[in-house]
Amino acid sequence: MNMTKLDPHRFRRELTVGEVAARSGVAVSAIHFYESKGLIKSWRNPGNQRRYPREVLRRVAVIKVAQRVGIPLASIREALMTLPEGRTPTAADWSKLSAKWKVELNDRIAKLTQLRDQLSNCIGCGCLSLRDCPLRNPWDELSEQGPGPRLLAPD
Amino acid sequence: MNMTKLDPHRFRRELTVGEVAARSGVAVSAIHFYESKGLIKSWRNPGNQRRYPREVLRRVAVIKVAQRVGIPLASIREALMTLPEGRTPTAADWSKLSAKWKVELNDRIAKLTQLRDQLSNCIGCGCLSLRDCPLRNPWDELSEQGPGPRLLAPD
DNA sequence: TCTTGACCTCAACCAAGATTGAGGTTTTAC
DNA sequence: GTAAAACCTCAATCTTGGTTGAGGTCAAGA
Repeated sequence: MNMTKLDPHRFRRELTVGEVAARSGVAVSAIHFYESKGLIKSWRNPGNQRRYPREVLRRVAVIKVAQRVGIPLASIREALMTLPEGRTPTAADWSKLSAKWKVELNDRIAKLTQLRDQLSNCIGCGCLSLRDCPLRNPWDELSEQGPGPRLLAPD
Repeated sequence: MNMTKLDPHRFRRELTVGEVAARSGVAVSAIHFYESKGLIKSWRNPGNQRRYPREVLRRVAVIKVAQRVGIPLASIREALMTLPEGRTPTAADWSKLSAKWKVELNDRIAKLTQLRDQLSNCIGCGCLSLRDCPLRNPWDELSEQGPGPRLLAPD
């Protein structure tokens, strides 16, 4: 009695798009969209329906995490393309991605922290109203002296 | 010899859209756009050209700062609408805005920091590959147990 | 005066990140 | 065996935050 092949209540290697959507918390349309953008891949069953490896759940989770960090899909795609083609990615493979994004996260945190501290100063000085307020300087009275609004958290 | 009225090299109370653009570091089209969205206001000269109070520079500076924090224009507009209508906003008026946004900034920083720390853990544990990885749990094996991807930095 | 640059309006377009709908097929469940 | 649920494709639409361009007016300086 081999039940593993078709019984949907047992572990199955492949997932339908709806299952991926349900388990990843992403809309089916978003899954299609990610696939159209090359972030994930599927094969088709005889009826032309998409089938995904379970690994796709990890990918989608990673996509969502990266998006929270503010990384655009195109960059996420780049990063995911560094994963191995033939084999299921290992812990070490995923680690590389995480490490890269951690750096970006740290950058972002640093910029926001800087911004917050400047905002604090401005609350103390009567925000944006005094000549030496760091949030105000580059754009108002002193605009002639600089190349533009580049003092704060430049991209 | 009263030169203060028309001499453009002297201090003038009102600014043209081009001056606002140059001094704020924002494109003329963006100024128009902000005005169309109700974030700033102008009056018209006899030739139908926009004229701005100098105060608009502060507004634009504030808009740009808030955007860096990640606040959408609609919310910035809401916040700016709390400023007094008739009079030029005081330091205290601006302080209130800053204080509000500082809270949002702190939230954002906290969320990103949490995310970073979880990412660090995942690097240690072989990111996203183990059952107890906080970045993986809610969306994969354990998806049946929760209401969705809400464990991490929920909005 | 007259030219040039700055300004006007309005509509179209762009990018990202999707969602929605139409029209049709496949799978699943009873 | 049949109906409902899930799936398919493709095009259109949406939101945010703008930019670009066409066609025309206004203002400042030589």
